[in-house]
Amino acid sequence: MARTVDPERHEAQRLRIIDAALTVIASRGYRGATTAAICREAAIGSGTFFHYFPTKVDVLLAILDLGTQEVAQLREHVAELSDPMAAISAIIDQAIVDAGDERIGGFVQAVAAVMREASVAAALQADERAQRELLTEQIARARAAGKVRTDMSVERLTSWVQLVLDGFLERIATEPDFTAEGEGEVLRAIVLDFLTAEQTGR
Amino acid sequence: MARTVDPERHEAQRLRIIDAALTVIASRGYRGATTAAICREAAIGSGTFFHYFPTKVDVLLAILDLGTQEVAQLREHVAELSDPMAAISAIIDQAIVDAGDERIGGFVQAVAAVMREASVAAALQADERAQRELLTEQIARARAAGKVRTDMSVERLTSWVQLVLDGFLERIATEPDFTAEGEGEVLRAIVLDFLTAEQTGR
Amino acid sequence: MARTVDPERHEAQRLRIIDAALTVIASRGYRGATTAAICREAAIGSGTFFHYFPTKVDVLLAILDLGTQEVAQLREHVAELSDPMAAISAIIDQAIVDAGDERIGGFVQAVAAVMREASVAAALQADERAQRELLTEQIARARAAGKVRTDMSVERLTSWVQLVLDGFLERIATEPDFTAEGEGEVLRAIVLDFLTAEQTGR
Amino acid sequence: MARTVDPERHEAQRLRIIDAALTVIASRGYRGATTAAICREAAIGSGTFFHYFPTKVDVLLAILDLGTQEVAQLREHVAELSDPMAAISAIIDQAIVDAGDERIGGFVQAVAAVMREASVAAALQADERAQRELLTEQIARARAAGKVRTDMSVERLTSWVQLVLDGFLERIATEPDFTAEGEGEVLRAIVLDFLTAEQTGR
DNA sequence: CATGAATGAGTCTTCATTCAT
DNA sequence: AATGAATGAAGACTCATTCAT
Repeated sequence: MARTVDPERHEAQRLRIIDAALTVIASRGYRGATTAAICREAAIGSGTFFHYFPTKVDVLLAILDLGTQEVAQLREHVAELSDPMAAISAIIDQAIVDAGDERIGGFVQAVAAVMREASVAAALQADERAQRELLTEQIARARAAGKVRTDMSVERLTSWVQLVLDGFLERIATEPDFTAEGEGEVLRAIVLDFLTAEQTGR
Repeated sequence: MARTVDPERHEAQRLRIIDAALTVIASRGYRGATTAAICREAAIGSGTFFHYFPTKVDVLLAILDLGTQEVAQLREHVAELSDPMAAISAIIDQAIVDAGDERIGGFVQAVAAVMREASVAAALQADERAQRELLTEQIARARAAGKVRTDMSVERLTSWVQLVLDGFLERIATEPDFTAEGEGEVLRAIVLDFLTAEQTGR
Repeated sequence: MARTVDPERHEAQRLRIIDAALTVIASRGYRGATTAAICREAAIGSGTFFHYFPTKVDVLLAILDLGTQEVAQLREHVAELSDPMAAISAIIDQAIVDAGDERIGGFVQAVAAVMREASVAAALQADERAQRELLTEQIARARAAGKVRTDMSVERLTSWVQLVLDGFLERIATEPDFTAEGEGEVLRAIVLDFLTAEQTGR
Repeated sequence: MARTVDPERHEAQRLRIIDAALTVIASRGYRGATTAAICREAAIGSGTFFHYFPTKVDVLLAILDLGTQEVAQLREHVAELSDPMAAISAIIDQAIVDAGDERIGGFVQAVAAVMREASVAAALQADERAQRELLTEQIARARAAGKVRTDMSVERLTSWVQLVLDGFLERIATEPDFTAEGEGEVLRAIVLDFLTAEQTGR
C-alpha cells in the first residue's frame, strides 16, 4: 500500500517501454510501429504508454537521446587514451559493435523516414553533432600529432569518416552476407588508410 | 471502334505524375506524401491518379523501375569503354551527378521506410542487383586487366564500393556543406585508392 | 459513310448492353456490377454506355421493363385460352421456365437490394402489378367458372400464389439440388391444390 | 494490472451497435448502410465502431450469427414437445412472429445482395442449415409417427416448407396489405395441408 | 457514334490521443 | 499508476458520370 512514488520503478518502466519501442520500430519502421504494437510488445495498456510519453514521437526522441548519451560516454572514454589513432580505432570498434546489433540498422532506416518532423530532426542533429565532435576531436588530435593527412580540413575528413561509418551500418542492414564481424577489419583499414593517405592526386 | 487513344499523351501524363510523386516523396517521405499531395503537385484529380496507378505504391515502384532502367543504360554505355578503370570512373561520375539532384537523397531515405512492403523490397532488390551487376562486371574486367587488388573477392570489392557510393548519396542529403561538386573528386580518389590498394594488413 | 441514323442498329446495340448488364448484375449484384464491368462484358467503352443510358439505374429499369413486357405478352397469350385452369397452369409453366434461367434468380436477388431507389421501386411495382393482373384475371375467371375456392378473396388468393411462385424462384437460386425441372410438378400441384381446396378450417 | 474492464458493459455496447446496424441495414440495404450511418444511429464515433468490429461485414456476420443462435434455441424448445405436428406448428408460429418484425424483411433482402462475399455466404449457409435441421428433425419425427405424406423424401418436404416460409417473409415485406397477423393462419394451413396431403399426382 | 481520360464526392478504415474509472 | 473504451481527423481508394476528340 506504499503510496510513495517510486522513481526507480518509474524509470525502469520507462526503459522497458523504450526498449519495446526500439524493437518494434526497428522491425516495422516508425509508421508501422503503431502505439498499439509498442504497447503489446511492452505488455502495457495504451493509457500507460501516454503516462510515460506525451506523444509517440517522444519515445523516438528518447531512443535518440539515449544514443547521444552513449556517444558522450564513448567520448569521455576515448579522451583518456593517449594515442589518438588508438582513439579513432576505438571509435571504429564501437561502430562495428553497433552494426552487429540487428535492431540498430533497422532503426536507423526507420528514423530517416521521420526526419522531416522538426523535433526529430533536432534530435538527429544532436546525435550527428555528438558523433562529429567525438570524431573531430580525435582526428584533430591525431593531426596535431602529425599522423593524419593535411590536404583536407579536419571537418571534411570527419565528414568522410562519418560517410564510411554510416555506409557501413547501412550496408550491414542491406546485404545479408556483409557482416560486421567479417568486414570490420576492412572498415578499419579503409578509414585509417584514408586518414593517413599521403596526398590526394588531382 | 474509333481509335481515340493517344498512347504518347498517356505516357506523358504518366511521367508527369511520376515526376510529381518523386518531388513530393523526396521532400515529405513516402508516408507524408499523401495521394492528395501528389495530385495537387501534378495538378490532377485524385481519380486521375488512380486511373494511371492502381495503388499508391505503384508510383513508387514506377520510380524505382525508372531508376533500374537508367542503370541498365549506363551499363550498356560503360560496356563500350575499352579501359575498365575509365568505366569505373564513369560509374562514379554518374553517382556524383545523381547525388547532385536534390530529390534523390530524400527519395532514397523515403524508400527505406517502406522497404517492408514485399513489392517495394522486390523493386529495391532489382535496383540493387542492377547496380551490383554494373559494378561487378567492370571491377572483374579491371581485375582481369591486373589493375585491381586481388586480396578480396570481386563480390566483396563491389559491396565496399557500393557502401561508399551509398554513403556519399546519404551524406550529401544530410550535411548541407557537403556537396556533390565539392566532394566528387575525393569520392573518386577513395574508391580508386581502395580498388588499387596494394595489400590489406589483417 | 451513310450518316443516316440506323434505328435498328441502335436498338440492337441497346439490347446487347441490356443483355451484358443482366449477366453482370445477376452474377455480381447491382452494386458489384460496376459500369466498367458491364462495359467490359458488352465490349464497349464507358462513354458508349452513357450514350444509351443516361444513368446506371436506367439499364436496370430497362431490364425490369422488358420483364413487364414479357408478362404482358403472356397475359395476352393466356387470355386466348378458354379453360381458366389451363391458363393458370400456363402461368405456372412460365414461372418454371423462368426459374430455369440461371440469371433470373441472381437478378431478382440483386434487384431487391436496390428497391429503395424510388425509380426502381416504381418499376418493381409495375412488374408486380403486371404479374398480379395476369394472375387475378385468370383466378377470377376460374372462380367464376366455379373451379376455385370461395373462402378467400381473389386478391388474397393471388397474393398467396405469388408468394409460392416467388418462393420457388428464390429457392431454386438458393439450393443447388432444388431444380426447376425436378420440382416443377410439385409447384403446379401445390398451387392448384391451394386454389381448389375445399375449405380452410379455422 | 488493475481490472478496469467491464465485460458486461462491453457486451451491452456490442449489442447496441448490432441493433443499430440491423435497423439501418434493414431500411437502407447493406451498401446503403454506411458505417457513418450506423454510427449515427448508435450514437457513437466511427472509431468506436471499429473498436468492436474489425470490419463492416463483421456486424452483418454478428447479426446472422444471432439469428442462427435463435434458431438453435427454438430447436431445443421444440424438441421437448411430444407431438411432432405441434412442433412444426410452433416453428410456423415463430416464422409468423419473425415476419411481424418490420426490420426482418428488409434485412433478409439486404443480405441477399452481399451473398457473394465468402464470409457472408458461409454465415448464411450456417443459418440455412440450422433452419433445415430444425425442420428436417421435426418433419422426420412426424413422418415416423405416420402423420406426414410419404411420396416425397423428408429433404424435399423440408425444402418446400422452407420455400413457403421464406416466400411468406418476403411477401410481408413486399405487400403492405399482406400482414403476418392476417395471413398467419393461412400459412399454417398451407404448410400442414402440404405435409399431410394424401398423394401427389405427377 | 464511339471512346476513354478526367473528375471528385463518398466509403471504409487506421491510429494517435483523451479520459473516466 | 494503470487501464482500455471512445474519439475523429486523415488517408487510400472506388466508381458513376462528363466531355473533348
